[in-house]
Order: sequence, then structure tokens, then C-alpha cells
Amino acid sequence: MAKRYYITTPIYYPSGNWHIGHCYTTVICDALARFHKMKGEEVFFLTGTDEHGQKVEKEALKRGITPLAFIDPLVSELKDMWRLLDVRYDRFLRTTDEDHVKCVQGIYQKLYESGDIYKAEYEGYYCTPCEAFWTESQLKEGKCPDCGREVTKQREESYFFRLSKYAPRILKLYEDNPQFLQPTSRVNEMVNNFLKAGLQDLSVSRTTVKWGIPLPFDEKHTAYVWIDALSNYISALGYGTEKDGLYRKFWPAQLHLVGKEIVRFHAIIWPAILMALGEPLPEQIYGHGWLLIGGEKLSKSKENARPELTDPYELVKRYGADAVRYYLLREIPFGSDGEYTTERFLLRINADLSNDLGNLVSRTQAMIVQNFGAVPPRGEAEEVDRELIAMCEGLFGRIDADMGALNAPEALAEIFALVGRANKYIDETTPWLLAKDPTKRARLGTVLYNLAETCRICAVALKPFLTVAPAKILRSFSCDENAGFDTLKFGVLKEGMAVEKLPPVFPRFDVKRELAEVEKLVGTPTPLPPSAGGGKAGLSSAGGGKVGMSSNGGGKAGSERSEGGSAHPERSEGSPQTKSEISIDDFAKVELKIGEVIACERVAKSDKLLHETVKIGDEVRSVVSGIAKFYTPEEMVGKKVVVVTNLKPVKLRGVLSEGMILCAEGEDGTLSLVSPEKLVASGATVK
RNA sequence: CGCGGGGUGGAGCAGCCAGGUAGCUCGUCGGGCUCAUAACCCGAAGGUCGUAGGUUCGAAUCCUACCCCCGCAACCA
Repeated sequence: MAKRYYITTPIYYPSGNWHIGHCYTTVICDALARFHKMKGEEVFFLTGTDEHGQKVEKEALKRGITPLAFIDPLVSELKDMWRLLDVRYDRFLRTTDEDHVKCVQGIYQKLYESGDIYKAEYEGYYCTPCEAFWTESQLKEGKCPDCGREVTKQREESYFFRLSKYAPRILKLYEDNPQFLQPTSRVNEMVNNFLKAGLQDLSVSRTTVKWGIPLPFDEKHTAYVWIDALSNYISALGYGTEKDGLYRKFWPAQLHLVGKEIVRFHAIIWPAILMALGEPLPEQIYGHGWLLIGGEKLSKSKENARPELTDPYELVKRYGADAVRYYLLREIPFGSDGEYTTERFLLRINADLSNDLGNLVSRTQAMIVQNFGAVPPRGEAEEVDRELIAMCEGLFGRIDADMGALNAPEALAEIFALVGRANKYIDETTPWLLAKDPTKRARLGTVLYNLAETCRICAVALKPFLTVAPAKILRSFSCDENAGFDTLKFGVLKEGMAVEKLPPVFPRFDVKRELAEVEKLVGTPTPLPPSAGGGKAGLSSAGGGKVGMSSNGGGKAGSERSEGGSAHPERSEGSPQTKSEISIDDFAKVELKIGEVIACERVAKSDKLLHETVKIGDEVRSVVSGIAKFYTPEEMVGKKVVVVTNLKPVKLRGVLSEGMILCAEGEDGTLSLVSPEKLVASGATVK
């Protein structure tokens, strides 16, 4: 029986902001799935969406539509994105799918009956703004650990999962099984942060959220979104139903690939649930790093942030699925965070795909077509040939080892080492000289055969990673584009097979021109880092935004909230510093007035915030600003400042802020207040 | 003493766990080649491996202390 391989992505929370981070996780999984399929294994690749929870409920309510009406378009967008990137999953699970809902209910029922889920009063502390319950031990100095605001004691009825009971077994699991959680640094994180302190029983139901799965034994309660979400890994296979053939075949999974921010749920809660159910545990949880967007890291200075094109749709449209897949699989250092910039992207695909691989195919095919018209006969191998052939023969073993360690960048490096070797081989054997000497025709044939065969082998090896070009290359050598890894040996091409000269498989991009166009597309021009570009007056404060790779959505790690992953609110259209052109009407939406600071104090337990009382005409407002590092409360008093007066009020550190004071931000991040040049009465309009 | 990651030629990184000539990609400079997508091949320059001690015949690697950067916790409206 064929070996089986079950691999999953997290299920994604439909926030309406599908970004390149989602692509990263999913493309790696897709490459792994394809790789194992090509090895002849039976593969099941699962992805999907996590659709329940308070946040969706609220968003839908806000729009006056049903949750599903809100979610459906987002889900089809996501599926479109996978189609664009040639991601081929075996199932796309939505947590609103009927079979999933039934399965989750079954899980609750079973755990309830076994006593692992029990009903209790949740005497907790409620933080109204966060809508979160906290236990006494979770509080920080008696305040909400999430936002630091006051909490009130309340009781809520809730069902609990006996997570505490499983802590020792989970610790032992890590010890006995170093492969279970990777990279190993994550193990320390789990052990130090959570397990050592001892686990609390986990509240696994909500009465405040309606958009979710009702508990079978108590309809007033809705399933906790993380239990709902995690269950997808087995519900997708029909766990607990009569049709559990897939489950029996594929469970336990070989790999749950997740972003590092949700490792905790996968490495602690999920195994505990499976233990409680008496089911086998997945073989491995891998917590990958994040893709950082924009900017050449550096300090806090946000001036270095460059506008980057990161919209996956745009990227694929512009550069093709292969280029995007290649970059994601090749450039991000394995296991750690990586950084995306348009420039690096372009340099990478130009250097590897166009210059090395595409050009190798071009020159090989050109010479074959010019001199033979088809695959030439293969003669006696010389020393140089043998070196190339040996490298071809050993290729599969090397990439198999790399992929076994989930190391796609290294596997690709191996393939491109062979591409490089072949380019060098051309210089060593100088086929264009051989072609001029009729007595060397046999040797020429051998050289070109070796090159053609190397091209074919590289194409086959690249198939899990790239989905367009390898097939094209294989067809142009009259080879089966569906070939598996069993063809990764030297000598498969036969004399006389037709060879077609392809147009450039990967056309080169003019980096300078692309960068300029991307800037135009995304917005503001790039301030050259070393130049004295000066500061920017900005409403915006976020710099190079970080994009969470694959937030599963059920709230940030460490919190008990059910509100759902807002892991990447920073990036809206384009990059934060990049504004597109607007009309005067758009500008008119912002109401700016002159205000006078009449009182100012630090915000308690905050190192960045000042709380100003600002007089704007007859009105007095409370405003909080993140400028404590640059201005003392004393010097603020009496200042005339520009205030955005129609901004939606928010609470920062528990203090109400009813506006924003404009500042210019210097190159080093220093903030400087913007003030009227001449004497103007407070309340005056700024336009 | 909150948790975690990191500091290696101009840029991005590997090497560290198991100490033994500091390596890769890109960039720069020089040369070669003309089959090829101004691509390809060769060579060179460029490094106090964050700092200071220690262990050792020998330290980027092991130990100790310290400095700096980033992320999270927990705040830039």
C-alpha cells in the first residue's frame, strides 16, 4: 500500500484582507503535497476557512446582512487566490459546513460524557471594552492583562475542558518526541510560558456569541472558536461519522503547518483534546516565521519603509504564479522570519529563474535546434560529463532529504546548483566551437544530449514548486509533463525526440522600471534612505507593517477573547505609508481645527502616551497622543495645535481620546507638533 | 530580574548543538566567451565574526559578564 501523507494549513479567518502571508503558509503546504504525490504517496491536503465568532457576527450586523452573506464573497476571493497560485487542495473546509458542525458537536458530546467537559460558574473579571473574561490569576495588578483597564467581577455560566489534567502528558510528549513541535525554540516558549506555570482548565463555551456551533447538550452555549477551528483537522476526514474512511486512512496527520503566533493552540490545546478523545496525535506541528513587509528593518525610523507591492492578486497578475511561488519558497529563511521587498523579489526571480534556468533552457534548445533538430545521440561520457551526470543522479536524494525536513529553500538551492553546474558545463565544453568542426559532431551531440537531459531533470524536480514553467519545458522536449520522481535518473531522453525552441520561459524584468511602476501603483515615491529627505507630516503612524502569516483568527495567542484575529489590521490598501491620490472631497472629510492645550498629564503606566485637555473654540476635548517621549506635559500646556476633530473616539489605556493632534515625524522618528504660524484663535478651521 | 529571536565583508544570510584554513547569494571591480533572455563562465577586492574577560595547543563556535537591535506581552487614533 502506498504511503500516505496528510498535511494541513490553518484555516483562515475571513477578515477581508487576504495577503501574501496567507499565501506563504499555503504555498509551502501545496509544494509539500505535490512533492509527496510525486513520490507516489497518497496525499490529502486540507485548507479552509474559520468562519465563526463574534467578529464576523458583528461585521455582518454592522452591514445589516447575515453572517454567511458577509463571508461568502470573502471565501470565494480566497479560493480565487488559490486558483491563481495553482494551489491544489483536496478539501477546502468551511467551519460552517454541515459535516464539520456535526463533528464538532459530536466531539463536545463525547467529551461531556467522559467528564472532560464540565459545567461551572465562571467567576471572572469582565473587561467591557475588550469583551473578555479573565480569571483572577490572569489579571495584571487587578487590571485587564490585555488593555490594562479596570475590570468588573461577574459570573458567567460556562463549560470547561479539563486542560489542566493533560499538562504533564504534554510535557512528556515534548520530551519523548522532539519532532512533535518544531522548530525547537518553540518548545521552550511553550514550556516556559505556559506549561511550567501549570495549565488552567479552558473555558470552551460562550453564551454571549451566537454565531457559532451550539452545544448539543446545552443550546444556550456556543462552541469556543478554537475548539471549533482545531477540530477541522479531523472533521474534514469524517471523524466520528459512519463515513470515516478518510479518517481511518489519513489520521494522524503528518504535519500541521502553522504560523508561530498560533503554535500555542496547536501544541497544547489540540493534543490535549485528542488525548481526551483517545485519538492519536499528529506527527508534527511546525511553527513557521513571518514575512515582514517593507523597509530595511533598521531602527524605529519608519522613514525607511518603502512602498511594496504585496497584494497577491497584483503580484501574480504582474509576475506570474511561478515567480511568486518561487520567491515564497526560496527566499524566506527556513523557520525564521523573512522580509519582503519588491526589489529583492525582482532580483531573485531575475537571477534564478530568468538568467540561470530560463537562459539554460534557451541556449540548450537553440543549439539543439540549430545543429540537430531533435535530441541528438548520446556518445561516450568524458570526465566533465560524468561530473554533471553524477550531480543529476544524486539530485533526488538531496531534495528528498531537504523536503523531509520541510526545507524548501534548501531543496530549491540544490536544484539551482545543478542549473549553475550546467551553465558552467557549457563553458567547459564550448559546444559552439564543436559545431564548427565537422569531425567533432559526435562529441557535440553528447554534450547537447547531456544538457537537454539536465534541463529535463531540473524541470521534473521543480514541479512541486513551480506549476507553469516545468510543464512547458517538459513538453518542449517531448516529455510527459505529468512525470513523477521515478524519472529523476539520467538517460530518460531518447535520441530523435522532437525539441522545440521555446520563447523565453521567464522573461527578465527591468528592475528599475518595475520599481518605478510599482511605486506609482502603490503610491508615494520612496524616500531614499540616506538622503536628507526630511520628515513627513503624517496622520499615519504605522511603519513597515508586519503581516501575520496565517492567523487562524480565534484571537491573539494568549488571550481568551473570542473576537477573532485582528492580526493584521495595519495593512489596508497597499502599504501604510503609501497613499493613493484623493480628490478634494476626500480631503474635506477630515475636519481639522486649531486647539489649545489647557492641561496635560502622563497616562498612567504608559511610556508613550500623554493625555491632553484641548480647548477647541467653546468645546473642550480629551485627547491622547503618543508623544510622551518627545514632549513633557508641562511644555504641552498652552500650545496651539492642529487637531483632527471628526475622528471616531477611542479609548487608549483606558483614557478617552476624542481626536488626534498632528505631528510631523522626523527621519529618526522624532515627533514635532504642527502649529499655526501666526496667532489664530482656537477653534479655527484648518484647510 | 517578564518571554522570545538576533548582532558574521556594502546588502541578505549560512556556519555555532558535536572547537581545527570564515562560506553562500546579491552588489562592486577586472578578465573570458559569443550558444543564450545585456544572459553565461573565471578571477579579485572587501570581514577586529557586537564588546570585555575566561576555558583550550587552538574559539565565530564552549563558559561568564555586559552593550545594542527586533518582536510579543501592553500603548503610537
